[in-house]
Order: sequence, then C-alpha cells, then structure tokens
Amino acid sequence: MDANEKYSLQTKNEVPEALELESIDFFVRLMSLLGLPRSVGEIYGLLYFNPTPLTMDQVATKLEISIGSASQGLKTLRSLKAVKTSYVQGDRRDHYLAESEFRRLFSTFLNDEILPHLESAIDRIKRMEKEMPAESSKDFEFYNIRIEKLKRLTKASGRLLPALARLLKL
Amino acid sequence: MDANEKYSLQTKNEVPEALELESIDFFVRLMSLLGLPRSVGEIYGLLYFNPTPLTMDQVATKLEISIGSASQGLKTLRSLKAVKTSYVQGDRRDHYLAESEFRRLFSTFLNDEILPHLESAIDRIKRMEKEMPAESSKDFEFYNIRIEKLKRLTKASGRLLPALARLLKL
DNA sequence: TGCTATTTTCATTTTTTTTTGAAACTAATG
DNA sequence: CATTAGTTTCAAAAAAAAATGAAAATAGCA
Repeated sequence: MDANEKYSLQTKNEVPEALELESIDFFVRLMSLLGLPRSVGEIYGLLYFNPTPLTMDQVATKLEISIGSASQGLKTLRSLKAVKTSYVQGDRRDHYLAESEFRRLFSTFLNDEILPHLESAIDRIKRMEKEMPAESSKDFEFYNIRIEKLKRLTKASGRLLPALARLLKL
Repeated sequence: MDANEKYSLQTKNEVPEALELESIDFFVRLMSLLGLPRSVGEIYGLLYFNPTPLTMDQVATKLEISIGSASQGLKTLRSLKAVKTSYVQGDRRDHYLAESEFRRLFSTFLNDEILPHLESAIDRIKRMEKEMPAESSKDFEFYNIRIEKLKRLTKASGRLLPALARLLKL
C-alpha cells in the first residue's frame, strides 16, 4: 500500500487528506516526546482535524489499528482530558472530539506524570540527608554540595512546572 | 542476591552505600523521564555521588553491567555533556566525573532533543497552510482555528524552552 | 428480561528498545 | 614495531513496550 494512502481510506467526511496526514504526523511526534505510544498520537492527530466527532470504530478503521488499540488509546486520551465524548442523537455509540485546548492537556500531563515524581524526589532527598556521613568525614562537603544541588533542582522544578502549565493558556 | 547488595560490591572508595543507591535510583527515574535508558541513569547516578573519578571498568563492575553498556552509556552522557573525563597521572584509562551543573545537562538536552522537533513543527505548519481547503469551504474556519492553535503552541514553546534552559542555572 | 451493539480487558503476539559479549579497533608502552 | 591494556562497535540475545484479537463485560433497546 502506498504510504500516502495509509490513512486515506473512507474519508467520507471530506477532511482534506493531506491536512489529516500532517496532523497525525505532528501529534505522533509530539506525543512521543511526552512518552506516549504511537497509537495515541495517531488518534489525537486524527481527531484534532476532524470537525465532526468520530466513533471508536471509525478511528480504528481510518488508522487501521485494532479496536483494542483504539479503546486503549482513547482511554489514555480521556484520562489526559485530551478528548471528550459528544452525544449524537439516535446513535448509541460514543463519539469522540479532540480537546483542542493544549493548556488542559499539558496541565493534566504535568499533574499526573511529572509532579508525582517530584514529590518522590523530595522524599528521597530527605532520606539522603539522613544518610550523610559524619560532618567530620573527609568528603562531607562534597556530599553536602551534591545534595544541595539536588534540592535546588527539585525546588526549581516545583516552581517552574506549574508556571509552565499556567503559561500554556493557548 | 539481596536487592540492597546489588550496587554495593567493591565499595573500596567508601562512598556511603545508601547515598549511592538513592542517587542511582533518583537519576534512573529522572533520565527515564527524559527518555534515556536505565543504564544511563545508573551510570550518572553512580558518578554523581562519587568524589573521585571512576574508570569505565569500575563503573561496569559496580553497576554489574557489561562493558559494552558502560561504553555506550558513557558515550551518551558525554554527548549530553553530563560527564567529563579527568586525567589521572600514570593511568592510561579514561576517568569519568559527573558534570554536576544541571543547567548544562538540560540545555544540551533541549538543544539536541527538543528544538529540532520544534523546527520541523514550524515547517509542517507552513505545509498545512498550503493544504488548507478553499476559503469558501464549509469547514474553512474550523481548520483555520486549529492551525492557529498549533501556531500559538509552537510559538509559545519556542519562547519557553530557551527561557527554561536559562532559568535552570543550578 | 433477553437480545444485541458496543466497549473493555487481557493473554498472546509483534515490534521496539536495551543489553550483552566477543571481535575489531586504537593507542600507549616496552 | 610488536605487545597489550583499554575502548568501541555491532550482531545477537534479552527485556520491555505496544498492538492484536477474542472473550468478557457493559449498556441501550425491544
């Protein structure tokens, strides 16, 4: 199959095909930067340039992925608040739309993925201070400086990350 | 083998063992947040709390990893400017020290890993604009808004990331 | 309530990433 | 310049992550 045809099957709703492909590619890369699997990026990219909501089945068919993957991917995106479901009259299936406010997406990501690490880092540094060698020890100063640097790193991250989330009001 | 013994073999140079373990664990997590393999985090964590430079062989032995892994990991860390080699009198082996200035580490990471993506994103958005449907098209406005949002996202990232690197003068 | 369309779950398979280990390479040293 | 300690490279093995597909669960509808 021609690479350009990969996502072009059944474009009944006439989303410009090239735009859709660029979008999918864009978000596959962006999501992978955030450590999310390819399928999640594909799904979000597809939905991002779709004016009308799509069902899980349509997503799976268009992207040629299994419904298992589509289900998992949409679950991930729901948990990130990156997609929302929209009710469609007389259709019992769920219909998905991309949440286009990146701010929400990133702030959920920061809160769920990054901040927990930060908190465990703070605990760990406390433990490190207990494990420091005696003040008389030859390398006491060396360890002390190292721990101070870690403290400053976590403190800076703790201030910067929420600020980042706030600034991303796009 | 007891988990706590894993990294404790041959601690001739008397780095407090618990501190070393916490450090390794800390950096394994941090590096994995940046998408770097476990071994890279282990090596940096080991070096970070070592007052004296270590040879590749000492690193491999302490961490119980192959010399191939140690070589690859140190190569990665060198390319990130996260370690430096220090000359030791009358020893022909390379000796490694952790670069403890995170600012340098992060700014290399941003420049090498993130900014290239940003640049390709800018190109992609230009292509998207060419692929837009006719202005008369029903969904013209929808696509237009989506592309504008992408533009704002990349613009904001382009401003924020270098600012981040600058702020991280730790 | 029973039937059916839809979605989720999860054991298995596939793909990708990381590690290993041995051979190839490099460069100090006698 | 031959030897050898040290390092890198890379094909193969191992481990980890992601995708599949079919069974189980769920939920709307008659």
